Amino acid sequence: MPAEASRDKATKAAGAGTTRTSPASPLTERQEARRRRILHACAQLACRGGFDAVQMREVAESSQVALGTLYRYFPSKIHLLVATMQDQLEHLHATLRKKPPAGETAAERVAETLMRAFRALQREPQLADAMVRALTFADRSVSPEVDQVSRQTTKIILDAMELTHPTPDQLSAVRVIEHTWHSALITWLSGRASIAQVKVDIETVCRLMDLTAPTSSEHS
Amino acid sequence: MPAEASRDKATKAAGAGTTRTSPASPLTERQEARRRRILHACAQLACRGGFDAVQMREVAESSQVALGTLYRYFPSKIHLLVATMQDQLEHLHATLRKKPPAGETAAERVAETLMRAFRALQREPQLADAMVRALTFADRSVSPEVDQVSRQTTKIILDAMELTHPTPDQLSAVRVIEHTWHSALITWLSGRASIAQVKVDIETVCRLMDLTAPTSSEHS
DNA sequence: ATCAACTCTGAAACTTGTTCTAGATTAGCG
DNA sequence: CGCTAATCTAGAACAAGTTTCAGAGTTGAT
Repeated sequence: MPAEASRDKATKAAGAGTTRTSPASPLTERQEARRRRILHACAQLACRGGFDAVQMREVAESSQVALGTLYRYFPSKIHLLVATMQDQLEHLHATLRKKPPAGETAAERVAETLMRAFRALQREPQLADAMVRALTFADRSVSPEVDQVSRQTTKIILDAMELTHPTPDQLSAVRVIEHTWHSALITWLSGRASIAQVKVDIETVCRLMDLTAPTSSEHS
Repeated sequence: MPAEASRDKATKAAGAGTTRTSPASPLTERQEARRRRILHACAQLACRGGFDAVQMREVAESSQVALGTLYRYFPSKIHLLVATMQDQLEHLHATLRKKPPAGETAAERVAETLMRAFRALQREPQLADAMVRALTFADRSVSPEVDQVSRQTTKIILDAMELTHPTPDQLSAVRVIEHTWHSALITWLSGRASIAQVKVDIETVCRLMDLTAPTSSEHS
């Protein structure tokens, strides 16, 4: 029988991809340790030169793992960076749960939450660059992982709105907010928009979002 | 004195970048022809395999230009694809001018315009993939060109709104619409959202946009 | 017509992501 | 304990973007 984890390709997909949402792959301790070492090395390298500085050979060396092994855990550089983003998002969500936003309206709380996330990203702009670039550059082969990031983001926003049973219209509004958040982040990272501009965009979309409930009623 | 165009780096930046908005670089006929051949070859290759199929060596061969020359005209694959996008956007804008959207409200006209653009992209999804991926992956070295694309998009939306003197709030709304448009496109291209979903997102953001005028009045 | 300055070409070289291979190591089962 | 299947390692090899270089081709000025 197999040693350490198993299932050929499955190890990659499950082990590296779904973090802990679906523990389809009970990694060994050593494997879990390797995985962490890799993610840590990746984040560290990203904090320096951003996307370009995350070089697979360097990551492998920094995490004391053979190149082939690195590729077994994360089938591509994009997968690796997206996994890093999942990791960071979990940290963020945990932090936010401890100190929830204090605004009066849902719009205020969402804006506050996103601005808090934005400030976190500003602290390590190069890391942000690497993660966001990977996220938007990801092709279909990374869809499951990217989708997971998206769901996590949705969860964070819904938490801020204090909505347990969102209507379809509210979900649409959340989608628009996410779109704006992502795209605004990109314009900032590529130096085409200032921090202030991103703030305005976030506040604008959150303000507008408030007005969704009364608009349509085609469903239930 | 120099032969054919000139100015070292300037040829790249001006020749390849600013298309015709600022004719800082009066390319020779032969150079203009080369440039077109390159863009055409790029689009053709992109229509097949998308981003990955646009290989610089192939582009060079297809357009009967040496690899070094290709890089003189477009300093990177990303620059090349973004220039291709500029090209396509101009076509689109010209087409739209001939048949302006017919909706009653500004929101309807913007939604109609974006959906028309979306349908155009659906006709060549691989090309869309290549261009959009390049656009979002572009780093700071491509900012001027990406910014140009952004301005062109803004112009198209403002045209649809029939706004000649937009207020700051309206410009903010347009920014949010653009963000949503871009990001929704990406989710569609990466297979994480359906065409219908993109339609809903566009309509949602356009509907919300209508409500900007009465909301704030901190400026002017 | 000649010259200087620049551009284009063809080909090799370099970089970094990705794949492949052969052998050493590890994990769990009988 | 010893087996067996799987993993891990080291390193070569391959692919595509990018750079470099020497030489040939253009162009406009003198």
